Amino acid sequence: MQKYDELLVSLRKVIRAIDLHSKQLNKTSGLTGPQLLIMQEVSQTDGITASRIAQNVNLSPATVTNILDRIESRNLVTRVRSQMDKRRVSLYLTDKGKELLDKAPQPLQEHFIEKFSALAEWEQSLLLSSMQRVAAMMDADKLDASPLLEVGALTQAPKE
Amino acid sequence: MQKYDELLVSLRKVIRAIDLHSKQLNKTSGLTGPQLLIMQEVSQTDGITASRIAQNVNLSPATVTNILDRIESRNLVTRVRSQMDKRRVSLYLTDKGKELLDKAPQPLQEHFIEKFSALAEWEQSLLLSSMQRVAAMMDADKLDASPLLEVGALTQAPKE
DNA sequence: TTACATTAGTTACTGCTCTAACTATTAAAA
DNA sequence: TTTTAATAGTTAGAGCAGTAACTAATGTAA
Repeated sequence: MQKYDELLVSLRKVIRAIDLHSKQLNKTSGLTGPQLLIMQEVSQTDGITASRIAQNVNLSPATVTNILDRIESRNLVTRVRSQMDKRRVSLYLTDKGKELLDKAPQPLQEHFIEKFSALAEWEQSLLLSSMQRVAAMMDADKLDASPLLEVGALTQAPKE
Repeated sequence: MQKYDELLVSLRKVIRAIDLHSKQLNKTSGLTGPQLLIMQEVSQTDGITASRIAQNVNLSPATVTNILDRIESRNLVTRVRSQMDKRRVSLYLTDKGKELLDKAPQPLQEHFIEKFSALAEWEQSLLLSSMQRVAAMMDADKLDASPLLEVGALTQAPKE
């Protein structure tokens, strides 16, 4: 087995851990990671459009529609067709949505951060530089990072 | 910005790059990343079971079944129910599957493999162990029970 | 004004992923 | 031996993610 194969397996483990975290979040708070992310967008910008969300969180419009369908059917957000431009749909949190969002836990990989922060400075640097190196070798450093995998980090990201 | 934030950003970039590669792979070779990964497992260990694959590539049994359904319906692999232990199903590549697998590129960007392979042995080990460490830190409360049961059986799949 | 292009959003379809519940079989315990 | 537990695999049901094709509305150009 080549080392790069093993690397792929490790990556799969990481991906899986993040996914499982999202599912766990759904159990405890009633919102998955992506749902939480989109609701945070709506909360931040009342009346935001779906396409704007798609841009902000780097998802396809179809995916945003998909997730909006789900949270709208649970009365967490409302869609309002704009009268100015009838193509547009403005989004608003319902009271129920606001309440749920308030109570939702931080979807961060708290466990990871805890462990990582406990490492010595040089160890942190080593892991970081390793990851950055892998990203660079995949030319991934040219891509936008998908924010969906880790909601917390995004909410802390600089606003434009 | 904390080091863990930077690390998570790099990680997301890597994951996204892999996802995009998988979709590209499907277009060009007719196999997605996960499909290719599983076929490689079967190729590597003739007669391997689904559960062993699930362990090796860190996917749930249900996911493996799902992907196997897809590639079996395309006559790329065959399922053979074991006579020794009728719970088990052994997996084999068909000629068509072997042929497709031969022609398929690696599940990670060749670009990456090229660069990675060019590294010194100790550098490869460093990157791999770093990734494994991140995976372990995210794995959190994963029980990962009964590693002792598997140790002896790792090298070869049971014949039927 | 008519024709074409663009934009916003949705729908249809496909694939990956999980958990939970289920069948069948085998192993272990009482 | 009978009962109980564990194992292997599948199925059902859900969510996320994408592309492509579509409707509807708006903008632009001939």
